[in-house]
Parts: sequence; structure tokens; C-alpha cells
Amino acid sequence: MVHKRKSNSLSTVSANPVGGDASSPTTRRAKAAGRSITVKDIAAEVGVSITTVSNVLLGKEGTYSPETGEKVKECARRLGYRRNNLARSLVRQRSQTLGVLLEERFNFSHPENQYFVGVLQGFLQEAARRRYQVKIVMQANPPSDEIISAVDDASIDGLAAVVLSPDNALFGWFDHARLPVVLVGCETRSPKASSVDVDDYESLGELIEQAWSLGHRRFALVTGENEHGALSERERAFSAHVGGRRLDGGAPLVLRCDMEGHKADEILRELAKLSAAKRPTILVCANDLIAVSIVRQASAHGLRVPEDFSVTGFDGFAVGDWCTPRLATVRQPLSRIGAKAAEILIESLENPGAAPIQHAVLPGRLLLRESLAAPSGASA
Amino acid sequence: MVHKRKSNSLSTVSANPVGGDASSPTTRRAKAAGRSITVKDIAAEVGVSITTVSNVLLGKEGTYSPETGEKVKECARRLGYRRNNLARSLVRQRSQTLGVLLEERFNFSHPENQYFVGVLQGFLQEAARRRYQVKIVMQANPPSDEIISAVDDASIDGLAAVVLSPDNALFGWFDHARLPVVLVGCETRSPKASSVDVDDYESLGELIEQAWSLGHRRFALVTGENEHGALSERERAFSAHVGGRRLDGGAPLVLRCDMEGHKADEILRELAKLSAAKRPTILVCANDLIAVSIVRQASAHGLRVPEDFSVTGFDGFAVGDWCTPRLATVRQPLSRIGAKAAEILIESLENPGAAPIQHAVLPGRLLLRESLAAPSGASA
DNA sequence: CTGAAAGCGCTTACAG
DNA sequence: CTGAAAGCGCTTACAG
Repeated sequence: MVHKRKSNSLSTVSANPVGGDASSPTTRRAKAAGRSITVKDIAAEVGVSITTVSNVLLGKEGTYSPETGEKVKECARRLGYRRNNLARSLVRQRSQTLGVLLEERFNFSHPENQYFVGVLQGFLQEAARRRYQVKIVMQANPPSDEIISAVDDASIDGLAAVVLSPDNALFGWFDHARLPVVLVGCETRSPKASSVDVDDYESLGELIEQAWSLGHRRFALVTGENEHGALSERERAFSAHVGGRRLDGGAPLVLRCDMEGHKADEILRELAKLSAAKRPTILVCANDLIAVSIVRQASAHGLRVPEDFSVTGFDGFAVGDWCTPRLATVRQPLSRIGAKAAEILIESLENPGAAPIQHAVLPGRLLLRESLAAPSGASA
Repeated sequence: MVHKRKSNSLSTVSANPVGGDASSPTTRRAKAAGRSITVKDIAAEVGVSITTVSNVLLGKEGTYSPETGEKVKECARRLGYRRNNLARSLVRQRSQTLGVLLEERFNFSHPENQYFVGVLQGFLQEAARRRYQVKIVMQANPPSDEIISAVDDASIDGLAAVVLSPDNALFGWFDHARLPVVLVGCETRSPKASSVDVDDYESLGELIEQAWSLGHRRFALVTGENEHGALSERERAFSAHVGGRRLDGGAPLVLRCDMEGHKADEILRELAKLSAAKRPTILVCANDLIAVSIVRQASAHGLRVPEDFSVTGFDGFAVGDWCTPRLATVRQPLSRIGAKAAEILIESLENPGAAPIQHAVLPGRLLLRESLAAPSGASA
């Protein structure tokens, strides 16, 4: 790899922020012993007690004289003191750290995982804002008992569990955990754990109302396998919102695809067989992947979107941006979900008075794009 | 949100794994005092010393009798003992936790951020495999001094810095950090910090060789703004690999786009003006976003890919999968990068004998897809 | 095989 | 304003 041209020196070298005064006997001794500078070192160097050092470092105004304060701060700076937060957490009985539990199927290259990732981002940001650190715990599949040790080891003060599987083995534990837990994006509700989720039901209602007002009267639902509980709420919402309306041709079609849209081809084949008068004017898909697969493969079956039928997704992932026509869908407020999860944890940690359990339901946002249009010949 | 149908009970409730024997006086006392079960509680309950409890719990065979071992383990289980790893880390002087430093521009919805995300995934997996926990630290923009406190507080044993900006303010610190640091995906090399990066130079060479063998003789590079150092290595690689060849029409064209491909339109307008005999037969783009933008907008300018020219990307992000024709590109082995970073840290932590600094360069993989084809009328 | 004791690096009443 | 002391929950020589 000789040809790899990399600059061999650092482009930025700021003043050495640690290590401090290398010539101080204290520093030298500490370094030689391979240990860090501690409050004890500072106390010795300045000639005060460690109590005073601690008080100064914690900024407990009034408990020390200005001169002492100056001397201690200067010394800390000079010696390159860094607080050991392990020790601090141990005595304070809180680590100022939040945990995020992820299932291992967190395979990022997959669009679905924008969910994890968007949530994580919001969580990280809110945690940072409130001065909490964040630890990530991956739950292996199948889950081992170790996972509880990883989560219940005093290293985190609260846990956001981003568990999409309704049958996650940890649900029993969540319920008895002695740290606050917030369940993110799963259907399950527990009286002992908080939750943050999106109002799929409401959003799907808005989507269908929008389609209706455009003139759609023949709806079909394209959903995934039944086994996977994740889409069942969307299916229920579809039935409920479409059910009450006077449709053309009776009950809406329900087409079974798979979560990833691999079977879109089969579904399109069936649809192509239908006469235009029988064919649904809109395919409401239970997630973006299904919808995008339909959109992409429609032309191969001689079907045009949205001329022959409209297609809508659900999730608002980036794939919908990258297909033609762009996908109309419902965007989940991912980073807000994450931020809300962090907020709930921090609130329950810092306001012992507040309600310890909160169930937040966030609204999705309709993204009206080209894959949704009035049906051909509609008299909306 | 009354209509939100959520099952109101948990679908899985496993046997209570913590809390244990609620009737034990020890447990009750601990719970009443709001504190956890400790080795001291077990020692008292069983009637042995905490040393023995610790020895049993640590599995130090030979230091305790089988009967004592059984009693202690049983008791720990019964009381729902959980080790406090803060205390353990404090005495062992290592937290068994690795840190990942991310720049705040980590905005996940953006394809570029598959980089962060893919790396993170590999890192998490490798860390879990080696029984390390992972802490995420976001570096705000502009970076504040606090970031060092967050990273240098004894809560992590090593740090993987996923910093794309070559001018990150932390480079000075990385160099003097007392914990092992591995720089991920940045061009900078330091003698004091390890690094993991991809061999863009080599990969681009393979790509160009492939194009050459298909018959391409008129190359153009489409790259981003110059200010951003991130693409400069790819630009150098392009010049070097194309430079030595006998091209049609002299030196290759270099077209300035932007990192996101927003200016693809302007570039296509210029290309459309060229006669087919003058036009490049292949556009080598410095990243996927640029390439995809070109592919998507080409038809609006009456240009077809790959008939009028081939287009190649660089990165291997998912966007390239979702455009038509699919993008030929170089896939970075993202999760392997992350895994390698974790591996380097863990090695240097656990084998004090091994070389403390390692510079790993991983190969990219050519993804030959439809946007790259032989030029029309080529006599390759 | 077992245990008393020291100590990791802090914070926090408490006494002066 | 300052400091001696206890203690957070562990692990680890060390002595028996």
C-alpha cells in the first residue's frame, strides 16, 4: 500500500490539554506510577484537604475562599487533572449515563434500520443537551442472560429499549427493572415502563382521508406476513378507516406481500390481470419497502404509477425519495421519538415527584408526493 | 388518542430475574433502604466473608470449597444480586468499555451517514463479541472542551474516533491521550494513534482498470468542492491512475460538482453540449451521491446511462441500489472497518506486548453494475 | 480454604 | 472557610 498518500503529520495540533506540567514532581510521580492525577495529588500540591479540592472542583461557592479556589483550579489545570467519573458515579449512586438497548437485527444497510438510527440520533442529541452520556447495548439473537448484567450493572441510570419484536425476551425484565425503562416503538404497553411510539392509526387515517378526497373509491391494502406483529396495527387502522366508507366494489382487497417487498412481483401480476374497472385505484402499503418495490416493478407489468393506481408507503424512509415517482408516505418523526425517550428518562430521574411512567404518542407527518394522485377519470 | 389499540398487557412475562426472594429479610431491608444487594449482603446472609463471596462470584476455582461456592451462588441468585460494575471498574482501573466518538453532523437520514452507521455496527458487534461495552460520544459542532471530559473520565478504556473532518479540533488531544485511540476513516495519520481506513487509491485504480478494459478512453472525473478534504485522495487517485494511460482527446476532464450532487444538472447541461465524439465515455464520480444525481437526471438532458456514457460512484451506499440503472461503485467494507477499530483497541488493551499503534488499510470492493458498460461502438 | 484489611477516587455530612 | 472521616461496592494481596 505504498502508494497510499496520507499526510504523515497532524494537520491540527492544539496545546496539550492533558498531561500538564511534566516537570512537576507530582505529575512525574503519577506518570511514573502509571496512574492519573487525583484530588489527592492536587490537595498535596496545593496544601489543602481533598474536601476543599472537591468543593472547588464542584464549584460549591462559599465553601472556599477565592484564593484557595484559584490555587486549586490553577493546580488542576497545570497537572492535567481529569475527574474519574467512575468514582463519582459510585458515590453519587448515579452514572449520568443512559442506555440504549438495540436488537441485533440492527443491520444498518437495510432501510428499515433508519428507524433505529434516527431514533438513536435524537436520543444522543437530547442526552447530550441534558449532559447525559449514552451507552449502547446490543441484544444478541437469541438473547442471552448476560444482557441483563450489561444493563443492570449500575453503569446506566435509565434505559431506552428500541425493541421492535413484540416477543422480546426482555419484556419480563423491563417490568421489574429497578431503573426507569422506556419502550420505544413497540406495541406493547406496560404499567411499569414508559413508552414512546408513533400514532400509526391516526396517520393512516389522514392518509386515507386524503386519498378519499382525491377521489379514490377502490382501496387495497398491501401488507406483510401476518406472523410479524409489527404491521398488525397498521392493518387494523386500514380496516377501521376504510371500513366505514362507501367503496366501489365492496370490501377492500388485502394483498399479502412480505416485509421487504420481495413478492411485489406476484402482487403486480395479479393486479395486471384485473380490468381497470375492477382494479384498486390505490394501493395502501403497510411500509415503504413494500411500496417502493411496487412502484419500481409496476412498469414491468405494464402498469403506471400513479396513472393506473396510486401507491402509498408508510415510514418515510429515504428509499421513498429515491424512486420515481417519489413515494407518498407517512414520515415517522424518528429523531423526535429518540429525543422524547431520553426526555422521559431524564425527567423521571431528575424529578422524583413527576409521574414515573409516561406513554408518549407522537404524530406522523403526511408526505404527499407523486405516487399519490387523483385516480384517472375521477370526478373528485 | 383513544383509538390507539395497544395490547394492554405484556405478551411475554418471564420469571422475575431480579428482586429475588422478596421475603428474605436481607432483600427486604435492602429494598426498603432503596439500595441494591451487594457482596456484603450475600456475605452476611451466607455467613462468609466478602472476599469469599467475591472469589466465588469471580469463579476463582480452588479458593473456595464446593459447598461454600454453592451456597454463595444460590444466595446471589435468590437475592437477585447484580454486580456493580462501577465499583469493579474503579478497582480494576479499567471499565471494559470502549468509546465511539462521532461528529455531530452524524445526520442519519443522509446517505453519507451510512458510513457512521455501518462502522458503528461493526464496532458494536466486535465489542460485544469481546465482552466490551460501548459508549457513544457526540462531538458538538463547534466542539467544546467538555468533550475531553466526556472521553477522558475513566469510563472508557479506548476510543474509536470516527471523525471525517481532517481539521477536527481534537487531533491535538488524540495525540496525547492516555488511552488508546484509533482514528477511523480520516486521512490523517499520527504516530501516536492507530487508524483504520479504506484503500480508496487502490480501489479507484481497479475501477479505472475495469473501465479501460471495457474500452473506455475518454474519462471525466466528477468531484466535489475543493475545500472539503474528504475527496482529495480520490481525486489524486484518479489523476494517478488515468494519467499514465493513452487517452483520446488529451487530459481527462475534471468537473466540479458538490458533495451532494446538487449541481449535477449544470454538469449534465455542459455534457449535453458536447458532441458524442468529444464527450467522455465515462464519468468517474468521487462519491455515490454525485453519481446517483447524474444518473437520475441524465434523461432530462436527453442523455442515457450507460449508452451515452457510463457513470461510476464511490462508497457503495444504498442509494446506488435504488436508482436505474443501478450504480457501479466501490463498496467500502463499513462494518469491517468498525470491527477492525474495535479489534485494534482491544488488542492494545489486552496485549500490552503488542505494537500499540496499528494502521489498518482495508480494501474496497468493486460493485460492477449496470451504470458501467462498454462505450457505444467500442472495439474493446 | 477463609477472612481482615487496604484501597480504587471520589462526595458528603459533620465538626470545628 | 477548612479538614478528618466515613463510605460508595467492589477486588486483591496477604496472612492465617
